[in-house]
Amino acid sequence: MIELKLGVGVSDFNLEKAVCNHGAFMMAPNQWIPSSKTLQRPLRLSNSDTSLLVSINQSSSSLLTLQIHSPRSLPPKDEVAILDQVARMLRLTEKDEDEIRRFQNLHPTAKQIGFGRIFRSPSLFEDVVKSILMCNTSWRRTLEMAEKLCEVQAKMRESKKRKRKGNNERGNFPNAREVCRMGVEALKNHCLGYRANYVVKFAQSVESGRINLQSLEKPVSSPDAFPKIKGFGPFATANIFMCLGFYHQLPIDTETIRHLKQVHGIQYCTKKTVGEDVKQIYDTYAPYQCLAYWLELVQYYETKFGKLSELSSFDYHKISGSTLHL
DNA sequence: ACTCCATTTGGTCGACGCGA
DNA sequence: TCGCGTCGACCAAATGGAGT
Repeated sequence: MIELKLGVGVSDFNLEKAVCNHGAFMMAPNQWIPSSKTLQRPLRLSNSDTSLLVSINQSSSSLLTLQIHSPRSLPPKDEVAILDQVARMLRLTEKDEDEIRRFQNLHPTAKQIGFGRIFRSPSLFEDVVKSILMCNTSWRRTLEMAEKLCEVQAKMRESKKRKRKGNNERGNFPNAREVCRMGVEALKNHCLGYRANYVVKFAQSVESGRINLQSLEKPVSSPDAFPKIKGFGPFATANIFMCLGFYHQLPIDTETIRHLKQVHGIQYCTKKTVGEDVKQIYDTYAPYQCLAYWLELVQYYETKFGKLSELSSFDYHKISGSTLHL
């Protein structure tokens, strides 16, 4: 068990709000346990090869507790690695803190409900791959694909050390090296379909060093520094910008059009006009347009499905505005 | 009430044509 | 030659509609 003391600037931190505000928290291997308000998932040790299951709880307003499910205690460098991943997921950095405060000053509702900390993955690699999984498909299929990727990861590890029997270790989201080893063909057949090409190609350019994810994570990095990735159009790009803390560009998809029609009463909103419509509505909140948009989306989903943080994981696939199969 | 089969859905890619 | 917009292909599953 390790404790993570939140900085003095992070006075209003709420784990539940920091997690349950983006579809990402519903995607494998993340698991939110409503009854205990626990975030649980495997995280990687410093060698990035081994993963351990970690349960994250908030024990007080300024204290997080991480329970690491490991038979033995960890060396400091592994504890640091895990803390880094938790900090990334929950955006526990000075920069994020600063941005959230500035956005909330522009947006009274956000301030009131404590919105602005958009949940993300422990690594940029995972965020990029998940952005590809969100394209061109239903939310249900996106969830399935993430699940399958984690299953393949678990199987791969199992075959590696097959002498240990009955270890039903939960799979982690594969890293770049593991995706490369899985290969295009296996992933294609494993429900990624044509996306397998994009995912493997991206993993290869990360492994070869052509794309340096660490440098993109630096606070000084700008959106222009983001490399061209096959499979990444405007939607996925805006989505990953949001992960990186650039909120100026909305991830426009069919949900956006539905939202503008339904919530903003714009009757004639189409693929062609949506870009302009979005400017009209959200530029007031520049450079935090995404946050304003996301707040509205979450509020809409919650009026329809109830609090996301209390939802059963069996219902995650239902979350969508356009299809009404409740 | 059921089976089929065709159509639609989702975002991006690459090819294409247009006008400058 | 350039950038721009348009459009079919991609894949899998949900949906619609016609026929029993």
